[in-house]
Amino acid sequence: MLHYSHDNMAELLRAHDINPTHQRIEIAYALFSRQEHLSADQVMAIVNDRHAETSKATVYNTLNLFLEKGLIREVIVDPSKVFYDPNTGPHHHLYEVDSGRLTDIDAFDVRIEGLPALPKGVETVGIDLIVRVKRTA
Amino acid sequence: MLHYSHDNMAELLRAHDINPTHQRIEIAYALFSRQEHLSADQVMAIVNDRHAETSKATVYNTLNLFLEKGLIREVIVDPSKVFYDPNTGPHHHLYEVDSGRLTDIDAFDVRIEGLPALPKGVETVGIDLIVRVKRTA
DNA sequence: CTAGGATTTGGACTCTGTCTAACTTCCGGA
DNA sequence: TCCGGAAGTTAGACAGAGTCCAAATCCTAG
Repeated sequence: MLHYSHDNMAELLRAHDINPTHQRIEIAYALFSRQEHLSADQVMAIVNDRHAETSKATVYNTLNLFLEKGLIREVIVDPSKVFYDPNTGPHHHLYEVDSGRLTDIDAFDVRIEGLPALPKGVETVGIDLIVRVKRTA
Repeated sequence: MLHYSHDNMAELLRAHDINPTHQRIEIAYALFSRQEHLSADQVMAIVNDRHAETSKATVYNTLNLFLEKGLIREVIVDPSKVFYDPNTGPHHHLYEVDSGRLTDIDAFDVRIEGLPALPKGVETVGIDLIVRVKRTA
């Protein structure tokens, strides 16, 4: 998908078994049109930029719904807030601790196979590799 | 250090340039004697087990001080609370999403060298690899 | 013993996120 | 077209982690 319109957001939602309402389309558009990692309050701010349209509860409901349906991914790097990542493919993250900027590490080639066998009765949900960096003084 | 006493906690703190007060020794002892990952409120509960001695503010102050001085490490896996890890050596984590249990992955052999070069003007603070698992149904 | 810096304290406060009960929207059937 | 119910949205109260601040306490050097 090369260009993001409200219309193909509706399609995207339907494809993920989500009823495409106004609010959901706006939130999906906010996340996918800019390919960034946004926190709930950033999504809130973007969606309500001109005139308030979407409540806090809906933003949280919707982000959690998208998460369940596998449309977005949660990135936990900052103790004070969760980021949401519209890129669900295999990749990892670079986190700038002083500015709070979170970016992707593409072209990713880390050998995860080195990992010891997992305990019995357990299956992997996801593997997060986070490289924390700071500006050199 | 094979055995953890309050006395060698005091030494440990001094070695890290921390003035060893009662409260700080108790908190260090809580973390190091059991080699576990504890959250601030767990530390609080342990330290105040018999009779209340240490305030919430002090627990947070102290954990942040230990962090600054490199005595412990912060593990961010759960959006609702931070865990503190007395093991600062190179190792990574296994997080059970349903129970909230956090354990170490020792014998660690993942090839981090595969990483692309970092952006200029930036240095690595730490690399966190977190394997999220859940119980198989 | 005393003064002053370091440390600790309770409590108010902030912030992210959840919950709830009421309200609105949408849609299918008569 | 009208009705009813299910799905979705809302404001605001609430919960829990963590911070802040001014006052009280604890060293320790002199």
